[in-house]
Amino acid sequence: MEQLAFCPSRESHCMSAIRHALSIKREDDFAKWYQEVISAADMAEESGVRGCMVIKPWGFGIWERMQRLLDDRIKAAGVQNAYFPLFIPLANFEREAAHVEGFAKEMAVVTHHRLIADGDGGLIPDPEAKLEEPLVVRPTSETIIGDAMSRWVQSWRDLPLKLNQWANVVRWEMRTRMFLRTSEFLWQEGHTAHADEAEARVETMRALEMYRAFAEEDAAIPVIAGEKPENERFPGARETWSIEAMMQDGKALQAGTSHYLGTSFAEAANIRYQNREGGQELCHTVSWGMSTRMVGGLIMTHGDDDGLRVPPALAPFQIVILPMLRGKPEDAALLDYCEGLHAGLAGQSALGEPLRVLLDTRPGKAAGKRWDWVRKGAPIILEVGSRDMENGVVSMLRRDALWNAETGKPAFQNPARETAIDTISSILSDMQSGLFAEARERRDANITREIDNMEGLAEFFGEDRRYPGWAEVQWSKPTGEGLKAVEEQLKALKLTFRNVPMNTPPADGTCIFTGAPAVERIYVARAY
RNA sequence: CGGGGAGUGGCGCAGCCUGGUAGCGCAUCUGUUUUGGGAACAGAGGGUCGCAGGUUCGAAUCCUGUCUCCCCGACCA
Repeated sequence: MEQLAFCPSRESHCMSAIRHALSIKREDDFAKWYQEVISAADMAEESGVRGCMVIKPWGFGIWERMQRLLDDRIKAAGVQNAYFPLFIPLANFEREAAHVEGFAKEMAVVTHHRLIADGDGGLIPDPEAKLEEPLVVRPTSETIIGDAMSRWVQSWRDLPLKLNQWANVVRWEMRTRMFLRTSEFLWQEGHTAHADEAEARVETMRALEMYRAFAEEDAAIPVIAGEKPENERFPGARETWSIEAMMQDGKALQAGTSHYLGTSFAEAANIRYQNREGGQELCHTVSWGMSTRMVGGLIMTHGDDDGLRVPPALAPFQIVILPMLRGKPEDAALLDYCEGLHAGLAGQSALGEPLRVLLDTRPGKAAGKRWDWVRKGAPIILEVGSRDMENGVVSMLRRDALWNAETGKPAFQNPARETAIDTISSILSDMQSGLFAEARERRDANITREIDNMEGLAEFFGEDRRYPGWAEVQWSKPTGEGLKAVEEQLKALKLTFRNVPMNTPPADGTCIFTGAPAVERIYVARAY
């Protein structure tokens, strides 16, 4: 049983009176709760193929919103979208040694191009149709995009070259979890080539800042941006930077990364340009990515005991109108009233975009449908019955303030229809910032900066408080064997380094691992 | 990939030890009565018990293999 880092206490004093929409509470079994949210919110399901999932419309709709908002940010940075092949020639992949080493263990390989009958009613790969050179299914595209870049970059005038692709990738994971670690996942990968190191580093940091802004402003997920230590770097990278988010069980989730690759990938793929003086120079390359893992982060950041709560910026539908139809002639007038509401809302905008409103007229009881939308996490539900119509009001339910603590019942408000139309935009804005503030408060309450020795660390992450959050500690940043020894110390406590946060005060103490003078501060946590 | 657990209608489970061709709750459908709210009652539909072999007169149940999922570990941009 995992202990929560922080339990919202808003409804705790009357918990018994509230009948939650899920059967499992976060505090009782966080892993099981996570799975129940995914199925109860109808986001995804198992596919029968190991580590692969079917993303259903509501889950994919959230991903599409993420794509849209991040894509806007990517394009605003002058990056162009393109698409590169799923299959990568093995030889192409072999060129960067550290990169190969990092991915070889989890690669899917295509070896045949035809099937034949096995004589027993089944099909087998045709031995006659073996590929001369096997193709690997991309686990990431540095190599194949580098190959293209080597052709596209000739002169300093071609630089910088900034590309991005939205694609699926495959990594043969040993242990999978829906959205968080699947064998196949969806992501975007940005790949840029630059004339020099300084410009490449600027791009590395630009992408990192873009992810921070996306996570915090669009997904309402507070993150810590920083540099990964040597042992957590992307295979082949000179530097790896990440944004790290704290989940409601206190574990860390890496939610986006940006890598300064130096010239090693340019060397491997021969990405060179002629400089102003006529000499040949290697490009400095950068890559950065964010994936469907972010959807998992969204669930574990904003979900509650009634299901998912989708921040308005990411909600496929921000407002769901539920007419309380009775299968009687009066329904026509009620529908008319709801269509007026729908039309009024459709003319509004929130968070810089037109409102996304659904008038849900599917057959079925309004009350039953209400709980479906609560579990899915639609930000605002507007139930409209005949009495609402007579009074010119609507019954409004905010997903971020679902319960009336006094009564233990859903906290309906009853604004006039026109008032609802006029104020809903600001309610959505409030909800967006409110979800972020709630998550940030929870995270900040579960970070400690007080630990200055290993005993303290062991105690902080002790068994009686299994997931207490993160510790920011000072360390001497050893490398090679020294770093390996520190990793062993962490492993014994089931901990990992997360990142070295930006903009923190300089180190002024001793390294909790080695006792040597510390050179920087680094986050330590359990992680997904 | 190692250790443990599990796969039975859409979801959650019982049955398995002690083989005799499947049951419960929720959901769904129909009808009636209700109706400001997660309705009640009655009836109905839906499962070759993950898959493949084997033992047996007979397998959800016993045996073998295999696939998938969950937990712990190893691994993991």
